[in-house]
Amino acid sequence: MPQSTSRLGVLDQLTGYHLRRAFGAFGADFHIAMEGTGLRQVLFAILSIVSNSPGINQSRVGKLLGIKRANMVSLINELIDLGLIFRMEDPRDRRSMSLTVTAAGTALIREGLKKIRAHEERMLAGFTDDEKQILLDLLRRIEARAPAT
Amino acid sequence: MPQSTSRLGVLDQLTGYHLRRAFGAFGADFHIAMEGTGLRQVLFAILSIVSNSPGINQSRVGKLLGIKRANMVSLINELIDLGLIFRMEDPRDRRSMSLTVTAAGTALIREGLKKIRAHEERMLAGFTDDEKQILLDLLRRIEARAPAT
DNA sequence: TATTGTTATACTCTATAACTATA
DNA sequence: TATAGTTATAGAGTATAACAATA
Repeated sequence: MPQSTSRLGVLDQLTGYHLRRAFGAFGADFHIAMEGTGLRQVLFAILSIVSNSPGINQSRVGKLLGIKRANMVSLINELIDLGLIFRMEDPRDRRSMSLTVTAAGTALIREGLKKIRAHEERMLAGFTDDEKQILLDLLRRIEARAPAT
Repeated sequence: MPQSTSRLGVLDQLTGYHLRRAFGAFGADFHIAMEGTGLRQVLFAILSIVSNSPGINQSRVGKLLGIKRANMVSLINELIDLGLIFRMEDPRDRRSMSLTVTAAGTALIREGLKKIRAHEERMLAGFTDDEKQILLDLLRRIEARAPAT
């Protein structure tokens, strides 16, 4: 197995290296795809979680997405400033802030999702449906090894 | 196909989302694995490229790794300060800085690689050799879509 | 003109520590 | 005590613009 075939040497056989590069490629194209919407990867993810579980609080969103409580604050503030979600005190537990997506938020999710699906098709052009599912499966199994947030 | 099975909703079917999470999981474990060596993912990658192509200049390393010229400067300075590489003017093109790994750098690559291999085995525990190769193959095909640096 | 290295700068992501208010 | 939200802060990754020296 000629590793000198690649100018990358040992790197070429490291999953972590290729994960980093593939993530970078996806991120760059995502950024271009979402231009004009004001959404970044994290913001869309949060918006989508809140939309899926109306009334959820910040900490739970953070746990689902692997984002620390402290870092959630400014992200939620951004989404509120953009008029995409609103936040109110949970009457049953006044420590919690209950989050809900606004109508504008719902509309932006729909629009964003369209752009994201096009972006994913672009990045996965040439992949069969089988390969796409296998990739998702393998990535999910790696995620399962992540430390709790 | 019940997407409501997952609290992640649409996210769960997005490759970009899982790529982000899997990358995060790998990165966190890499960080722990390399504690004490002073190496981060990028530093090891640069070191490894320079070791594989002695005399290479900063721009070429950056192009191989997808790192911008401007951001290479401080990274190379770090490696020099750590005594892992040295830099000298290329006599044939005095704009270029020729990079070479020191003996200490070579030793640290060897030590780091051992730790990285253990880290990868940990993250890919339960993966067959076939699955590991398939994952590498799929990731490489995604990388190929990255914009030039 | 184009390229290499460089400086300066800004934005984002991630992490930790410490505080408050509630439970 | 434990948890939710918050503030402050620091380190790291990534991006652009502009400049000097060299090709």
